[in-house]
Amino acid sequence: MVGKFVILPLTGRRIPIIADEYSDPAKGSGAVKITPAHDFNDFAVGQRNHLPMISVLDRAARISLAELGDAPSAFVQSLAGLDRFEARALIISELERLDLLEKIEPHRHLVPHGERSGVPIEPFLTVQWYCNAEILAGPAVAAVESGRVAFVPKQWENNFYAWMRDIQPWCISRQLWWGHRIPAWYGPDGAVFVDHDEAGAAAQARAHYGHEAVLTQDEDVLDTWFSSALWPFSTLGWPDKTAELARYYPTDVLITGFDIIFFWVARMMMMGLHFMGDVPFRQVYINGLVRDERNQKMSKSKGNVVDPLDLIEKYGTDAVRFTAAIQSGSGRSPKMGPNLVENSRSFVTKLWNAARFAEMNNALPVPGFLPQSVQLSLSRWILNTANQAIRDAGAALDALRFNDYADICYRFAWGDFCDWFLELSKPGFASNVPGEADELRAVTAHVLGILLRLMHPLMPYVTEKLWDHFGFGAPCSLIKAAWPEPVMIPNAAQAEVEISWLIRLISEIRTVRSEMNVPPSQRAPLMLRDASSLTIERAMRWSEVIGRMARASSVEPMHGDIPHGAAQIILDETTIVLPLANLIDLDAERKRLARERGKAAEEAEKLTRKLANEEFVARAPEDIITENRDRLIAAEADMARLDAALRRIA
RNA sequence: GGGUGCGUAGCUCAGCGGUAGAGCAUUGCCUUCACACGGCAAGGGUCACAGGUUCAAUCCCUGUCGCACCCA
Repeated sequence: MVGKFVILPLTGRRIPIIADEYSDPAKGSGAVKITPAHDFNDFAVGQRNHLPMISVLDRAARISLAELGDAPSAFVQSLAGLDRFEARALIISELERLDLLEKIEPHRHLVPHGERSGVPIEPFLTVQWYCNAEILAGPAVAAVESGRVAFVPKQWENNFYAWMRDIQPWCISRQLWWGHRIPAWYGPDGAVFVDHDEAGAAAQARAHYGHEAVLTQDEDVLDTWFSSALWPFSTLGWPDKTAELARYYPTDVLITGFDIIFFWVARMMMMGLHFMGDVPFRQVYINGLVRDERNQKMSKSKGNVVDPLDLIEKYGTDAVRFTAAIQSGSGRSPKMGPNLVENSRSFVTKLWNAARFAEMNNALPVPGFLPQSVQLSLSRWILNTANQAIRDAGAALDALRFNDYADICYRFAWGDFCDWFLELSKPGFASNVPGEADELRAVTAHVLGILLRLMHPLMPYVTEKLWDHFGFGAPCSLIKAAWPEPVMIPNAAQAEVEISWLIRLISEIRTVRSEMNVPPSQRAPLMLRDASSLTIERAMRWSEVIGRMARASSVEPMHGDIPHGAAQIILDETTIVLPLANLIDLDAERKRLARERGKAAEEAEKLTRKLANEEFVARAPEDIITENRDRLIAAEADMARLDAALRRIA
């Protein structure tokens, strides 16, 4: 049958029978009528088979006879100008009247409907302008391949490549009443003149026709993505060579969602490379789509949509902002919701209270304060810890790891600064030793200043308020303040050893007291057995802090037998003896010590086995072997001390 | 069907060859002179499963299962 014709009823037009893979032989008769001017798939079939593209609708979707050729029948002529729905009804009744209709059956199809109007959308052939995107895409792909533009996380580059390497011509005509009109003008005979403006087009037309001609500009406007793609430089004065353009093109980082990679990121790159000869940005940070607290996609029908304005109203902007940052793990979907934001608010409050405590102790910024000149090991320790936080936070920001950055600030502020430094400082603030309290006050203010600067991007409001209140700088100067820099602290390593020993000591005592159910109100002397002179010296120096934080009534070295009913803690070479007669269950203490000994023995056995393995000793790196040997020595020493402790209470 | 990512403590997630971590939640104690939006401590994990590589695997490789997203 291919090559023959059928006659279309009503219009009487001859239609060629063609064969094409598009039709589905299993569907209906296996034959399908093709309307290339009014269907995307049919359009492709029409192109493959060189079919005429006859449009029967006008722009308002009314019947148009303009392209039907000569002498339509009276019935067809009667349809002219009718609305498509009306015309369809008339066509069906006409087919019935002529007895040409076999049956009507329901059929599910995929005709799109207008988002706002809700009416079926009829494809309609018009002259439209296209960008040869393939040519534009080449340099953009090369820019990513060569690393001039890097995606973070990197796996999105694959997504970019997949789209760019299979890119289709880009239709830039849009049928909207607003936007940039396409700069194309048509002469009376349809000849087209593309120019920067109408005068330029007119000049072209004059040259073409040899006389003035009436020109009509294309009705369509440029695709919004076309205009948007020019954004990185058109906003900076392009095509003029402005100072802003020189300063801000290319920029550093574009932050966006993965669904925008094709729409905007790729197009900004194509246009930037074409018009500016350079990429518009160095890095593209792809953030996840925000979900609710239970990791569910937000949706109106599910009713789990989180409105950030509600959260801000309830918990404050700083809390919402901090939550967003700490949730932004790369490659993951950030969560957002009241419980998470409430936690962040607690942190904001914690910072506020720490500052309040500083103020109560007259810890105010000291002009000309030199961190490298401090004398106390506690000062050196917190300043050195601050240095590390500054370095870590900076590294996290450089790597666009915003959650790490937020986490580093959280731990430094809450853990190091509040839980340890401020607590360890309390006796010092009241010290009579000349200079000690003053130094602690200056250090406290200095570190608070570092914290405010480090966290200003995370919680701008509370940090600025405190910055101004403490007078770290002129009002509203925090946003312009220099990012903190690490400052070399003399003897930092020594301070680190001392303060971490103190922290371990306090923690160990707290653990045992808690395990033995000793109430905090019940203080006990703290006695050091087998302690080195250095340990005794340290313990005495920190006795007030130990008394306060480890609930010790006194701190002293001891020799000889331990008192009845004492708990024993092994810390390095020292056995810490806590006489808690009548307060602890000796049986429980024996069990506890035995459990500790068991852990040490298990560790020692594991290490012995490992070190007995010839392959391990032969092949593992030297430092790993040394580390394992040291751990074995420590485990065995702990075992011996725990054995001694057990004997003492036997 | 093709592709990408993810399965680690009750939850949300770090870690990614060499002693399993955090926050929240839970439990116990504490209204101790910044903070109960707080402090202290504890419990809780054969790091989805099965093979392989390695002296050594939560981490590297292969496969299986489950989940999510993208494209057709």
